[in-house]
Order: sequence, then structure tokens, then C-alpha cells
Amino acid sequence: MLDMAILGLLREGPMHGYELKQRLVDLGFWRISFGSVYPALRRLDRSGWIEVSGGSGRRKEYRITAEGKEHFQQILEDEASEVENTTAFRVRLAFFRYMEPSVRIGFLERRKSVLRERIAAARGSLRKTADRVDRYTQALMEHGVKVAEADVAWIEELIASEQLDAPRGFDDAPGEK
Amino acid sequence: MLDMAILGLLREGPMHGYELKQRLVDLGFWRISFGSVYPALRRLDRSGWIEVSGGSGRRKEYRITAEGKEHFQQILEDEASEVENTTAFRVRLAFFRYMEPSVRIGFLERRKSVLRERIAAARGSLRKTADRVDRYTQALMEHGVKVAEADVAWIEELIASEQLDAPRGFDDAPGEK
DNA sequence: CAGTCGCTATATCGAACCGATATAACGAAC
DNA sequence: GTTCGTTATATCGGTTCGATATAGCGACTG
Repeated sequence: MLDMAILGLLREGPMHGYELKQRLVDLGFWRISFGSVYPALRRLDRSGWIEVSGGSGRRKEYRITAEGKEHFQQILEDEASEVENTTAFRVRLAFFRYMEPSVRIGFLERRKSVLRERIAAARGSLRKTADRVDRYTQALMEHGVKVAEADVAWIEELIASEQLDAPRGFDDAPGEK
Repeated sequence: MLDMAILGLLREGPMHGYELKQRLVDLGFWRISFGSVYPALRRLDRSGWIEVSGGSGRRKEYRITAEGKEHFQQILEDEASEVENTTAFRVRLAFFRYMEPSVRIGFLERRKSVLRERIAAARGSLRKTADRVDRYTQALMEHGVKVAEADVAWIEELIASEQLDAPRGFDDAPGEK
């Protein structure tokens, strides 16, 4: 996941590690530590998806390679990708501009149905355990459901505004089912 | 964090690993894997906070020890504990009944101020980056702020209902500042 | 102008955690 | 009676976290 976020940011231009970490924090994905960022950068370098300029010492610059861009595009648009993972969904949303318009709505829809399943499950376990859990636990579970419902509503808004932009089949994917 | 959640559940009675994991999932803290649960149980056993009955084979039962209860109480009520961590806060809330009433409101207040700081920071970074991020990223950040605001409102409710139960200084902490 | 404080920047370490997978016993359906 | 889903314990590799170390740099301070 971190790999995708880093590649996505490097698509906009080369950066050094510290700046990259600041940007990641700014986007508010999650709180990332250097203990994740630097190993990730080494990993991406080994895979040939980024390259490093400025040897050992201060201020190394990282830039994405052509293969890196290709790889980023692939993992970004991967239909089988985990929509159950909130972070993964949020990162993909942040890079929606790089995603085929025809794929965007599919992602949003799949996320919505995952959330709905989760809401149903949470409601079930609330009913099931209502008698043996205390009011704090109950408040916690109920709040979780409320947040998830707000998320669904938000995603529906996103879908609606996406459909306004592309009311009927898009240039890139004309007849594609 | 997992350690605290496990000890908290075992306070209610002995369980085996699988059941424990189900309960953890039911509570909806986060999605826990066996790859976390079993190492955690071994860890807790080594520390002497739980004990295992039923040797190698099927269905081991785990029960909390007296030292385990003491340790649980300590990490639960630790004033210096991380309120920045959403998961840590949620787990503690689920075990609020084991917490000194005088300590509960303190926790809620500290969580609230952390969220408020985070909202302010997010608003700042929204203003700062408004021109160079696209509408998807912006929608993501704005939604994050909204969710955090709803969280603050929820915590304020919790504080209010807590103050109803204990309107003025409690028996346990009479003159304590 | 020496001292030190805080920020930028890179890096590593151990511990914890995740996701996938292996294994096996059990009950029930077919 | 064997195949299937569920319960149950366990491990493995890879990733991530949190803490910590190091050092150059600018700014302010006595």
C-alpha cells in the first residue's frame, strides 16, 4: 500500500524521502514512520520502479521510472484489489485522476457494497450481543455503524458526481461490459 | 494493544484462541488474524499474565492470572497512554467499566483535544494545498475532517452522559486535582 | 562569536502485525 | 462413506511501527 502511495506521489515529480513522508502525512492517509518509508524506497529501487540520484550522504532524490509508472497503473486499476481495506481504498481515491474513468465507478460501487455488508454484520452482532455487552461497548459499536453509514452516503455522492461527468459510456471503454 | 484487548476479554472468563478471535472481530476493533492472536497468547503466557490449560492438541483454554488482572488495570488506566491512536482509544472505551470513573472523563477529554488538533491541522493542510491537489484528494481530506468532527460530537455526548452519572467529585478521587 | 536549540534528513533495529497457508478433527449433508 | 463446511491451532515471510541514532544546517542568544 505504501508502495502505491509513494509511486503515486513520485508521478508528480521527484522528491527526497523526508519530503515524501511529509506529503504522505499531509494527505492524512495514516501516520507513516521513517521505518516504513526508507525500506519501501529501497524495495522500490530494487524492483526498478524508482531510481535514486545523489549517492550516500545528504538529500537523495527519488524519481519514478517508466516501468514504475506502468506498475503503478497496474496495481491502481487492479479490479481484484482489496476494497475491504479502508486505507487501500483511500489511497486509490487520492489517485483517481490516474484511473480510467470507466473503472472509477466500479471501485466506488464495490466499496459501497463492502461497507453495506459490514453494516449488516455489525447490526447482527449488535443484536446478538446486546444483552451481554455493557453500554460503552454498545455505544462503540453503534457509533461504528453510524460512521459506516455516513461513509456510504459520501460514496454515493462521489458516484453521482462521477456519473454527471460521464453520463454514458466513455471514449476509452466504449462497449466494454 | 492486542494484549490489552485479549486480557480484557479474558477478564470476563476463560476462552480458547479461536473464540477469542471471534469476539475480537465481533467488537469490530480491527480485523485480527491468527498470525497475531497466537503469538500474542504465547507472549502473555511467557509474561505470566495468562495461563494455558489443555496441553498440545485441540482446544486450549486460556485464563487470566491475578498478575494479569493487575497488569491489565495498569495499562488500561495509564494516563500517559496514546490517545492519538484511534484503535488504542477504542479498545480502552470497550473496557471503560474496568476503569476508575474519575479517570474516564480525563481520557475522553484528551481524545477530544487530540481530534480537535487534528482537525485544525487537516484544515490547515487543506488551505495550504488547495490549489495543487485535485478534487478527489480534496474530497478525501474534507471527508476526513467531517468524520473527525462527528467523532468529536460523539465524544462530547459520552462526556455529558458520564457527567450525569458522576456530577461532582467521586468517592475515589475526592480532592485530587 | 561560541554555544545550543530545533528542524531537515537519512537510516537502522527489534518487536509486532498481517495475510496466506498448512494441518487436522469434527459434524452434517448427500 | 465420503465430501464439505466449520472449528481450531499453528507457522512463515514480508511489512509496518515506534523508538532511536546521527549529523548538517539556520537562527537566536548570551
